[in-house]
Amino acid sequence: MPVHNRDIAEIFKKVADLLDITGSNPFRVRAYRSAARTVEGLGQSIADMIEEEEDLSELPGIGKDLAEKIKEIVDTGNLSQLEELESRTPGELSQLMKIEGLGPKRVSTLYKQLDVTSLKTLKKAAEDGKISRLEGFGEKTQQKILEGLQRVDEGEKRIKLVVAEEIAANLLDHIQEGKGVKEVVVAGSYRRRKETVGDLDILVTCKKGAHVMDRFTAYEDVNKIVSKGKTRSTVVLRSGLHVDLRVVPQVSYGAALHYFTGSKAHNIAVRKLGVKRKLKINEYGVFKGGEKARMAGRTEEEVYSQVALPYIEPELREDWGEIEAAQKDQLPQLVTLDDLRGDLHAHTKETDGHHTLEEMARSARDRGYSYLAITDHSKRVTMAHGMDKKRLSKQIKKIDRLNEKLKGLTILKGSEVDILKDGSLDLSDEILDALDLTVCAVHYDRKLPRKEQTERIIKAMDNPYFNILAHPTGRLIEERQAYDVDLEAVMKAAKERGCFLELNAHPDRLDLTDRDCKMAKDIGVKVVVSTDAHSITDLDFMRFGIYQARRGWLEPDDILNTRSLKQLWKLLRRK
DNA sequence: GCCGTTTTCGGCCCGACTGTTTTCAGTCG
Repeated sequence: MPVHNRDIAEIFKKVADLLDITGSNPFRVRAYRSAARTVEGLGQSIADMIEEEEDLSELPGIGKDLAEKIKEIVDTGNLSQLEELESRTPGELSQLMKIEGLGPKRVSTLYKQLDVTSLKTLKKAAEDGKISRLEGFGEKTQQKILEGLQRVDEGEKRIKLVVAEEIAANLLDHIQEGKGVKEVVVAGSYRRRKETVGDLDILVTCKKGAHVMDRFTAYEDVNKIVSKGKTRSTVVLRSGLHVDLRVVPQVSYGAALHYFTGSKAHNIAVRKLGVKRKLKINEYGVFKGGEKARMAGRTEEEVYSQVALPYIEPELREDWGEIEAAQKDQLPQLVTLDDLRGDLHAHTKETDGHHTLEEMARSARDRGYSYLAITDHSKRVTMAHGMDKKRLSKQIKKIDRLNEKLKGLTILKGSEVDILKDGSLDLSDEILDALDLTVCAVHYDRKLPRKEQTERIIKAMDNPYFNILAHPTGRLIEERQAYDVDLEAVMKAAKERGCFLELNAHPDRLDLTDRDCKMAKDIGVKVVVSTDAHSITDLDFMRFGIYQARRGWLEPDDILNTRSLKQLWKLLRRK
């Protein structure tokens, strides 16, 4: 069984939890957590790195000791240290840390005093009223634990960015109307444009925070007030979404925005740079030594410049190497929506879309594109009324006619061709030859074992008419897992053959992930950002694709559909 | 356990809020 980076990270996180609960040196605990993050965010397989005899202790936060432990995990599938820890402390205690309000100290107390070892025994102890009688605990804490257990039961879901945007817009309007309010902005993972957000972090600048807090907690959609202070409050909306509000004075706006945007790991890295320069960086500004005078803080640029860094775009702030890149002046010039010349994946009424060829084309032209590929489904996808050779030939002629009269936009003749189980394509070479491009995708037999799934896709790419691998992992965010496939192998195969990978911009898909995008960049395979639009309004999904691409460090040159039509044609011709 | 224009030891990001306290530990972001 190959050991994935995620497996290694999970083991390190568990070790960290158990060490934490047993009261180990907190910095040692932190070292394991930080190593877990490094491993998770690597973008290349650790197992492969070991095979290629790369020095793991070169990685940030990983020294000689942890490098050895990673090797042990890759070799044996587990870590003797963890087994040893679990023989002394129940491994499930690590689960208890996930309950809101329970940290290592309280979990340890619950274990020692009440013999709580699992979520089940925790629930029993709370229901029996035993927890409230413990020293340092009380009625409220016990109640909070029961509520926390409930949430774990329900399976805490993150919400998609597109949904968060709608919720945020209304709430922002409400806060903006408050007296004396200046800036109102959503920070956190929302501003970093993560595909899903766990909560909303709103930053407000205002002289008197108390007014804002009253207005915030009185918002009609608030279900529960978790905490309320002068500068910070937390509520839960009826949708279950947690919202944090932070109020700071205008002079601290940049520092607070930086602090509140995160990620936490990025902030820590920046603050560490501050420490080296004897600077204290917090949400109110940048301060020298023990002095009270603020050196910077009005803008984010000011904060960065105090630690000799250029401005870093929010999408990059994950501590995935952006600090090092910034220090070397090698930050990527991230792609923007304006860089795109067209959309290369769209459907019409002919299969499962809602608009006609002409409606889609005109709508794409209105968005300033110079080309749009129509890629309706192929016959195997019967649910979507997929097209056979005959119907596709008809559509091709229709597109030719429309192209003659349409000004300013070229419709490209395409097809979303199903990749069959054996790796062959769902349409004959004869008809594929009449197209400008193909967008090929797996729709069925998603459960194939990893090796077979990978071989199936790579075999499909051997067909010279294969251009773009659409939604490469088939996942639906928070709904359906990706199928098991060796994406690294697929990307390398695509590069060798002159194929491309789609970044599907639909907010339910965003397939590739941010990390996948970064891997594509590292491997050198070009990415196509496409909407998979089934209607004219769907064409607006492009911005979600761009957010994701930016999170994956992609620059205009890394993306196929930033090319002019002429260049595009050249790149699509494999033979 | 990591790391080093503080370099092989002694540091390790910083502040707000809650609950259970009577001055603060624990947790969170």
